[in-house]
Amino acid sequence: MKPIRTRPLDDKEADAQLAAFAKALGHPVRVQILRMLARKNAHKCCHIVDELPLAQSTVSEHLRILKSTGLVCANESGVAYCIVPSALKRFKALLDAL
Amino acid sequence: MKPIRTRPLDDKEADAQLAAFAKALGHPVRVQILRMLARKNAHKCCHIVDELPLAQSTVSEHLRILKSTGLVCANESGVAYCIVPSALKRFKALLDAL
DNA sequence: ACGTGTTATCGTTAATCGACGATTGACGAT
DNA sequence: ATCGTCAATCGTCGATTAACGATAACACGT
Repeated sequence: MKPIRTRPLDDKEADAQLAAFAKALGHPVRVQILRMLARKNAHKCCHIVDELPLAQSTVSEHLRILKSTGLVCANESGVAYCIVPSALKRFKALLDAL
Repeated sequence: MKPIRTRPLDDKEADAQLAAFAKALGHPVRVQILRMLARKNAHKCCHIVDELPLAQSTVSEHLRILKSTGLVCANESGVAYCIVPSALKRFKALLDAL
């Protein structure tokens, strides 16, 4: 019989989630990419590459990191990147809870 | 004579600030430390060490990182660590702006 | 001044990150 | 079918991070 949980997540899980989100955003280029997507959703990767002074493979890696946290995903047709609003919202909520 | 700034920060600066804050929070232990301070301000370092399964020098290093971003500071008497509410507020504002 | 408890710093080590070029894979158009 | 274009993955390199123990610095009470 487990004790009733009064909060949705214990602190340890919340800490890990928040840290994972924060880590993903802990690089100026990834912030910039997220900002681009916030302004206009569904950027193609090549468009993002054009905007940044980085090699395509490097941008792709940053996108992979953002994807791995769930903050960003490929859209339904698979050709463009989009923000995942629910993930961003959760990130904000976790930070606000501090 | 500095030029008048029409926006509080250009995106590049904001990106860098946000990334720096996020990077500092991008480790579960540092989130946990911040959470401890949020619950009860002015923890002594040794108290934080007691709560964590880490060596004192490691905790001190995490505190140094948090201090370096301005999220945390030593209080007036210098013996305890405190959250800097304005920095945390700024962090939240930068994230919300996304 | 001298111990004691507390915190910062140093040096080291293993692991992770960030960037790149090269290669591979996927997909439409010709 | 193969030719471009675009994106993902691989391998590598140097830089940075996270952790530790040891040691130094600092404060405070006796």
